[in-house]
Amino acid sequence: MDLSLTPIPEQFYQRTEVTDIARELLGMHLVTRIGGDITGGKIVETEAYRGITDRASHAYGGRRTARTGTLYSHGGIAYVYLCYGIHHLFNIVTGPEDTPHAVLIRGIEPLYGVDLMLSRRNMPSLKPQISAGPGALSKALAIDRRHNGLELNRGEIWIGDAPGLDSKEEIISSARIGVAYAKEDALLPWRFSLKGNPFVSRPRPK
DNA sequence: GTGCGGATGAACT
DNA sequence: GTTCATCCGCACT
Repeated sequence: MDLSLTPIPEQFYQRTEVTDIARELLGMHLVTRIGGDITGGKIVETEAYRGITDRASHAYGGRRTARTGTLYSHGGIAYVYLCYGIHHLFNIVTGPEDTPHAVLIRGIEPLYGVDLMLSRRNMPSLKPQISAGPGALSKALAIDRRHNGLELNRGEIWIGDAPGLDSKEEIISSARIGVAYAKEDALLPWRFSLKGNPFVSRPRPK
């Protein structure tokens, strides 16, 4: 495994176009080092949440609470929150301070510490469900709410710049998942994924 | 203080 | 396709 990948500098996250950042994160490597244990993989699915104008965002309308305060920090820190009382969802805050944009990481292809990821997921063998979906990948990487507000690139959670996508890998955009409550914004094509990659999550069937 | 429901996953039928 | 797990954020009283 190649962990010599250069961590993405903070400036990458502090740009203002969160949709560009979400797209560009595809193919890069999300890695955690929790208690000395390294796990991680290639990002294959992301979603952009665009601050106060996006009905799907926790910061819609400028809402700022104990939970969403993290979103108003500068780009390059983790926003982790508990969803449905069970699942920890990992986002990266982007933009300058007071611009509450974020990218939700929704799927990774395991590359590092796969056996440990299997163990954390209670799975005997590698299947896409190990890390396809935001709650699943957080469990596989041992990310939880303790990491909310954590600065990336400090040795616990970081994203490494990868060689780039293979020429046959295609990026597609689609509507975000699970945001029906966002009304017209639910249809924005702000979900990005690598076409055909098995570690991309699937929308809930009707 | 109370009540509702969620950026989901997995086990059911 | 349906149901349930399981907790807290957040709006409202």
